[in-house]
Amino acid sequence: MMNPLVTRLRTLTSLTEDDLQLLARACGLTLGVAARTDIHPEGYRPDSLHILVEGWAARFKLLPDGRRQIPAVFVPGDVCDLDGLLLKRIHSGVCALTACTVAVLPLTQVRELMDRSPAIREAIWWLQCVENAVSAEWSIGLGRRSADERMAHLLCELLVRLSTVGLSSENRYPLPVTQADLGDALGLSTVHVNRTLQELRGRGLISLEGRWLTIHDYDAVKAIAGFDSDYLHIEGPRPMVERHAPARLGPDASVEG
Amino acid sequence: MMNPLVTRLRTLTSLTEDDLQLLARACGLTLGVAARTDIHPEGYRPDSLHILVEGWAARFKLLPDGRRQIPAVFVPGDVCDLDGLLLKRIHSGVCALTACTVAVLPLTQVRELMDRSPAIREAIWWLQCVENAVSAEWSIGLGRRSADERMAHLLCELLVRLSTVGLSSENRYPLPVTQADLGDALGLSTVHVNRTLQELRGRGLISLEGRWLTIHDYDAVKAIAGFDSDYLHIEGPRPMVERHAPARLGPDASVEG
DNA sequence: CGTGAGGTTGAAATGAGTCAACAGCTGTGG
DNA sequence: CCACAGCTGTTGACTCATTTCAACCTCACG
Repeated sequence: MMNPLVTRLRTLTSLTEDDLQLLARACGLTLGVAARTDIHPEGYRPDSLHILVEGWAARFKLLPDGRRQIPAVFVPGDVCDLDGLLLKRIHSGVCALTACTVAVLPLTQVRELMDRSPAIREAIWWLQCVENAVSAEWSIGLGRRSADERMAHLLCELLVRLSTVGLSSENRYPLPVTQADLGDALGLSTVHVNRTLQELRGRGLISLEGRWLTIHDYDAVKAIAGFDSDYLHIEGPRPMVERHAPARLGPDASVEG
Repeated sequence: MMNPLVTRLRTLTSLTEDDLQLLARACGLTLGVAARTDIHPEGYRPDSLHILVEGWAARFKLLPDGRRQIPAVFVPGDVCDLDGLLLKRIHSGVCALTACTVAVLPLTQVRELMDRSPAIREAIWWLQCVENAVSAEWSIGLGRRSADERMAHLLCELLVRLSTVGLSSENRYPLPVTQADLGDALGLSTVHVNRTLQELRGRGLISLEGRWLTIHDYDAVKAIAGFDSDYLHIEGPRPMVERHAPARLGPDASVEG
């Protein structure tokens, strides 16, 4: 059973095996978090990074009257509070949507890792760039897409993201969140989420049984959403640091493209 | 006439004068961009960073049918394409809302700067964290706030951001954008932007003459918006790199907590 | 003096929210 | 083993914020 962040970085970046092992070891210390509890509250002064190993979580913001918005959802392999490295305070909370396992990395340790390996530093930075790009895509959803389009788009995004960490296959994945959670992510009311899902089910495009989602007609759903996975940057970052030449292998026996 | 990015970093970070000068010199080469033209298009393969020195710009995303969303606006002192450092491709465009002057820093030069000074590297990273935080705040606006609240919030945010680069005083600043632009940032139709502004004007809270905005009753506008400037992180980043000890001060004369 | 961009207005249409009730399921404690 | 409580999902009727459409106005600019 591998750490999903390592899985993801192994595929997407050109971190060396050394780097990956360094990371994997750093994630050794994990913590169980009960569903519906905060991984950290709004206004948190970060002292560690939280890497989601199992379960789903979400960044959230609350308005005084109780309205809630979820500007980002996290699935295994995501870091919940990347900003914590540089910001004195994180003004959004992170809450566990399901029971979660998180790896807790004290900031001091993260800094050490980054100092030891510039490649790791940049992988972390890259993760943040990707989060940013996703966030921009969500903006256009919230600002300009209709309810159907938004929902379809989210379902497509989750399919792709879960695939990269091996948690989805055959256009099918667990969707262990409530319709209220979906509403808070999509900027819709719970009732409207319900009706939107029914609409998609009614058209035979998806089905949702026992909190497992199946996308029967991915092309159609993609078309509704106007979904194009490019913004998820599943092709990895641009090369930036010079890597130290790895232990001499056979003539150019590169293991992975 | 100073580079506004330098102004901002001087106030907010503890970059040394050397670092600031390094940066300022790097921004020497500037480029004029006409209003309503792209600083870079959607799907740009970045080769340089664009720092806004004068004028307003915006990140944008287009839907095939012409709907447009502006997930971020840039004012002098902002970097328009921070992600360009790590991403192979930037999927949102940046367009000049007014005539602009931008400093163009080739990526190679930026990397050089960051290698030479880890403090600069982290200042840049920090800027990105802040952009992220702003983006999360915009999400809650788009997803959960009413038109009035959104508008009020944006006007407050701009007041604070412009103040930090010395472009606003007395609750008054130039707002050189069209109502259509505002709509695309707020996820509203142009018509509704118009009515929302009228509402605020009618209540005597703001006025808008010749593209200058005055906020007559900042407290009231803040209250409508539920605005709290914390998310803009105008208190600067957390200390992270060890700075090279500055000229020896008194025993432990730490300047800042 | 014409032209076009940006702003303003009114009326009608509509997508999504709200409210309220109910159904189904799960876990819990008696 | 059952009864109950509470959360999640579902449904219908109604309301309302915001959009759309279309016209018109103003002003800067060539």
